[in-house]
Amino acid sequence: MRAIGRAVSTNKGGQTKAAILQTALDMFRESGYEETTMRAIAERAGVSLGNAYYYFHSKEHLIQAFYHLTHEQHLEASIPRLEKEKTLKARLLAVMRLKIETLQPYHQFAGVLFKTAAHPESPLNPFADASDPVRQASIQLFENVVDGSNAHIPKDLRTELPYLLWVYHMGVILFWIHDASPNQRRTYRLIEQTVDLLDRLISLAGNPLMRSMRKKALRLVAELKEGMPENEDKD
Amino acid sequence: MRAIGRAVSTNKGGQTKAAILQTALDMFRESGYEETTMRAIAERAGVSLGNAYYYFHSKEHLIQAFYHLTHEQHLEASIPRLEKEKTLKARLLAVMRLKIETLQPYHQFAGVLFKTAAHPESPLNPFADASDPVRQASIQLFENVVDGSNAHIPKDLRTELPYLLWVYHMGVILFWIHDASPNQRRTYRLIEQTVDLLDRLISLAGNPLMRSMRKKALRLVAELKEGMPENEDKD
DNA sequence: ATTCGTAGTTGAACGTGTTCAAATGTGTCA
DNA sequence: TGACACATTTGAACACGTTCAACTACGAAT
Repeated sequence: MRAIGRAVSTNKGGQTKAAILQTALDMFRESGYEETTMRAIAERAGVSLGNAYYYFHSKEHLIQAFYHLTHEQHLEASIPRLEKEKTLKARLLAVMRLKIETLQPYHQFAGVLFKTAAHPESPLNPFADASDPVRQASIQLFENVVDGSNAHIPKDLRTELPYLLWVYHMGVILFWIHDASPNQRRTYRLIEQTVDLLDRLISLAGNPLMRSMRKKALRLVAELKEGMPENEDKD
Repeated sequence: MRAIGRAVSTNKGGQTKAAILQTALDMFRESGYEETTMRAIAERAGVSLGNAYYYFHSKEHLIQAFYHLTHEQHLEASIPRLEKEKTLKARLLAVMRLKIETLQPYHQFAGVLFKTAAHPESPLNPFADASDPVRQASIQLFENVVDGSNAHIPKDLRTELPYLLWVYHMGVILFWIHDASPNQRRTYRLIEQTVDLLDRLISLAGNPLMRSMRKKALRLVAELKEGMPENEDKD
């Protein structure tokens, strides 16, 4: 009650914050990121410039909020679809398509997404601290994709697969950002083809021929993931 | 018209340009990218602010120049090593290690490299126009790595392999940027392990079991690479 | 009711990247 | 030489992201 209940009672600030974010995203969608100034956002939201900075420490923090928002939209859209699909391939395909559809309205300003993705603190950075809540939630969706499927997957792979699929999905988004084809057709083609390939690859992963490579690769993934935050561990 | 005059007249500007770049890189190395202002660069280089912009259209263009410079250094260091190594694995390993060693002095400011890599015009963007000369040169090095090896590689894979290795090398750099381990040990470990995996994977690619997947994957790569260059950049 | 602390809000000011019209140099041609 | 075109150079000016000290609103404690 405390965490959420606040949103009702101490609502003054919350409303202002929401208004600023909403205005910002509207303007980003309409005119792009660089072209939208903090002054313009503040003015349209009916607050002072300084006030906008009271709620969003920087312009990039608005992107963080954007990422959070679209993730939730994507999640909402994915849940019902995942209840229908049983095969890993169909589940992954659906989730990936829905992701792009969710981001679609913001395609023209999406470039900055990856501009920030390189920044160490960004939740989009594939190698940064995994403890970021937005990122964890994002990976959890792929956990759902994997766990809810009837696919037969080696246990070691099953452990790392959600993270690997999340990285894959970041790659697809990077492609989408630069995809200027009408309606981003190319991205959808990429998704269809790569999902099929991934599905085949995952099937092959159980093959004894693959076992040694699989083990080695997964051990590496686990090892490198572990040490990233700032943990200096050695064995 | 001025085949001779050029050497003199162009040299004036060329020297100024070189001085600005050299100063900029020095300062980037010493203090980082964001902390180094264009005004400070101009001052230390002994030119006016506007003059710096005469030679480098923007601060990001200095990064472009940096990328070009380090590529040449990397190339120089790689050539002699590639003459000694014959196996694909050893060649790739050497080239990757040398790349990181070349970039090492700039580790602290390398974050901006990928900040720009997301930008469509950047030569670092894996999906952008392949006609960029710096990028072509970079891919050509991996062509050398592949062609000079005695490895047995399916012809279709051999065609796309240089580009694929270049993308792989971009991924390693992304990892390196965020690698805070002492002397970037983790990055070297990543390289050793992934090079071994890639080598095994390439060997496996010839296996009949893989043929269908390989064909499909390579067709996709070729297709998507082809359509990207629809760059209608507006300056 | 008065005081007080905190959350919310303001606008001026700073430093930055970038632009631009004008000034200066530099080589070419009559 | 003088005139002209072009390359180079300059510093002021602009717009933007960001900071900050001061101000207001408002609930709680005295």
